[in-house]
Amino acid sequence: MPTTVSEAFAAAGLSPGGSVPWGTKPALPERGVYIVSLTDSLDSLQGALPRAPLSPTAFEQWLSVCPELTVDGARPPLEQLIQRVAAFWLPDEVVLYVGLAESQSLSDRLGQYYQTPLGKRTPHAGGYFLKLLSNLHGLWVHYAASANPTHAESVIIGLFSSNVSDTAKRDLKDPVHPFPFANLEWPRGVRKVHGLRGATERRANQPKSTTRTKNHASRSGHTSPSRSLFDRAVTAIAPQGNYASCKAQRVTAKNLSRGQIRIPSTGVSSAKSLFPASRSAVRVVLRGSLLRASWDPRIGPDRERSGVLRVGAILRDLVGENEVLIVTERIDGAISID
DNA sequence: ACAGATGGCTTAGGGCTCGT
DNA sequence: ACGAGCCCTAAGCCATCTGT
Repeated sequence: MPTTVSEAFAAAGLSPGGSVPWGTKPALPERGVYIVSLTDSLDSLQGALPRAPLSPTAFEQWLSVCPELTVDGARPPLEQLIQRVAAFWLPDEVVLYVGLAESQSLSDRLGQYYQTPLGKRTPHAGGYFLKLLSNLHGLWVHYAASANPTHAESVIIGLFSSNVSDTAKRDLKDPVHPFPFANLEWPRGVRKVHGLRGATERRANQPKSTTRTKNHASRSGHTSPSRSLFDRAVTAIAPQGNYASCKAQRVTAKNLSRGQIRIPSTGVSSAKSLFPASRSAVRVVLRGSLLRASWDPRIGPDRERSGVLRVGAILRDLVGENEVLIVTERIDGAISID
């Protein structure tokens, strides 16, 4: 069942603060969240469009300002690029993008969104799919003040994703991540598999990653802003009944910091055979919590490596350093890790 | 005050090196 | 040969800084 704007705000416990046409800054000096919609109505799903109203001219511009833009690793012809973006359109939804203003006013943040050209990283690189629409200037921006915009945004996208209809999901390029059309990431770090690379300009001075790695390690106690939502999403527990058990590799501090569990490929302790043969999203029950994880069997062109199961930052809450987890295939086919 | 530029945070993913 | 550890880059999104 598609989500209306008012349902989205209500889920986050917010009262709508107003609506403005795309390009108009709201007169609201507070922090909060905003929803870009096909309709000015808070309660209606009328305005939903069966196909994405994409602007070929915008795509041409995009290709010209992003010479390194590729689809699935290759420079695409115009038509292929348009088809790829269109494959993320949800025909029965009116909500196209959910954004937030955490440390500045909604007015300022929306101003940055409006003024960021396609292909530019700054000041607001997110949600750029919207700028490929031919009806961009017919869109509406609904906003609400919030004391905790990050949490509110997360709740709204979570609600939206869980409400996407099966028929809409069936036609999506990436049905595992049914976010609003222009939201490419939720929660932090989990992205739509759109196959686009080089969609925004490179940074002028990308810092060396040694510094980034050290910083990352020093932040190992960081709490992901999406954690609370993820916890709430983790509700269903798979039925009991075990089938086969194998050992995962020891969980190192590095593994914890990266939210990943390594699965050996060979030997008596091989648990890799319990997972899909190709890269995919999988559901696992980690210490009683049902999680959505990404699975990479790491079957390289030269040789096979340990598989990597990425569950995200929640791993640090559920598993300690140096633990050796037991991977079990339950009788119902679910994979549990304890 | 505003617009634009730069930086920070976080995760995904490819691939190299090292130890056993 | 294989498992394990790590380096490095890319990406998405928001915050902060800086110049006008």
